[in-house]
Amino acid sequence: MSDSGKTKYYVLMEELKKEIISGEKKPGDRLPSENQLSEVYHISRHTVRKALSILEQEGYIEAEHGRGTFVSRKAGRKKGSGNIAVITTYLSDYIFPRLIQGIDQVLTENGYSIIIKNTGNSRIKESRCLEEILEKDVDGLIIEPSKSEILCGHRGLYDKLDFYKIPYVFIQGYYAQMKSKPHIRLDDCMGGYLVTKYLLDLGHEHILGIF
Amino acid sequence: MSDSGKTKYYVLMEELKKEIISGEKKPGDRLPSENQLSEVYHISRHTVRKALSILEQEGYIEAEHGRGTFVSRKAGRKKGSGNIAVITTYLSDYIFPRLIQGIDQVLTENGYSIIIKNTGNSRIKESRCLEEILEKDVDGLIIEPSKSEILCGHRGLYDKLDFYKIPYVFIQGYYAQMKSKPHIRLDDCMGGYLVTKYLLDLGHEHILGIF
DNA sequence: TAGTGGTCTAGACCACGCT
DNA sequence: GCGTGGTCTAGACCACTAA
Repeated sequence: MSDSGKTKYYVLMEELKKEIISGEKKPGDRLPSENQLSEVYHISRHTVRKALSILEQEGYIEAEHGRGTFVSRKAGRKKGSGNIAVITTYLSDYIFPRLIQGIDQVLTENGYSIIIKNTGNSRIKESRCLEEILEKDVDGLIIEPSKSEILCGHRGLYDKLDFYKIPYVFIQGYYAQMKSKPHIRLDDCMGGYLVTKYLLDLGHEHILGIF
Repeated sequence: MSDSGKTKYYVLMEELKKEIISGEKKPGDRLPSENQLSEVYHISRHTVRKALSILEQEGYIEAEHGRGTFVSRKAGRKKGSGNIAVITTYLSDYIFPRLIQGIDQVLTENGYSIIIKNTGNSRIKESRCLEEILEKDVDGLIIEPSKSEILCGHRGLYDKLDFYKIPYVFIQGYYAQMKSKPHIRLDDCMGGYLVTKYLLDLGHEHILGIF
């Protein structure tokens, strides 16, 4: 029964973390109160608080004054860079500002940020963008192909995305060689919202589909 | 002499933080021991530790068992991420699309990328944006203050930018408390181009000026 | 009003680094 | 051996939430 070698708060912290990760305690569930934990584990309340403070710091739980301590609703999310790259042909023309607004909305809701690039509809610049993106670590990519409907001149870069398991979605067009990759046409803010939700699903579930 | 309204650990924490940011305590310097602090401030050692734990968590100090507590040396920062954050109030309205285009132009020329965020002109969202930015590592920040000309409600976050030596430039307004920080008004693509050049100069040469 | 988390005290013992 | 930070106890009072 001995938890040798470890500190008391560390033992309790790991026990609670295990319950959360295993699913025994689900997001939104309430933990026993600090007094209850101190009784059950035969440790002082201060030691309980030390254990809880670590879990709170790491994002597993959230304490609410007067209400209790709860399992965080976004627990278990692995941490990538938290950045999604968005590559369009132009930044300020047509519907792109609103498109980006829609994308930003759903990304912010999910704790991601946009890294924005534009190609000026030039395939050379698209290559450069993709190379930059591959150097930084991004969690996903939304790209409007430049001069679509034509051959993709840098297939190798997209292969690299596949290799690194970076999910990507085409918008407003696709390359003939890559019909099997997800792509979508959209024309407003809502479209940006939806395509981004889809991308995040890709990242979380690693399931591919075709529109 | 009363520091009314705040908790004791918070008062001590801010006092120490001020000394570090102002340069009174320099990186590598040793802080008074926990016992000394508890005597000088007439508070218990536990309360001192609470204050120190926050500073340690935020990266200002580092405690070494048996030796003492020291101001963090990490003012030097790591290699650049190549990302510059741009925080505006809105994404698709007014001149922002063209502004961003101008910013992107000079950043791309210099091998940087934009991470874009928007606040919806809400100071609460501005806080969240700044916290996110601080977690990722960005090399610089261009920010349009939300509800400018009013008091800055989260001065601490900007202090942190200073501490980590992340250069930032205000556009379209500034907080009254921070008149000495660089700011600029601009109204088009060219403005975005110029302000960004200026930011990069800040980052490269660490020279401050006032517009 | 009862229960919760947040702050704070005044102790204690331990593990570590130095000299 | 001495001072340092790290762990831990057994209390106390407060602020907040909900029944």
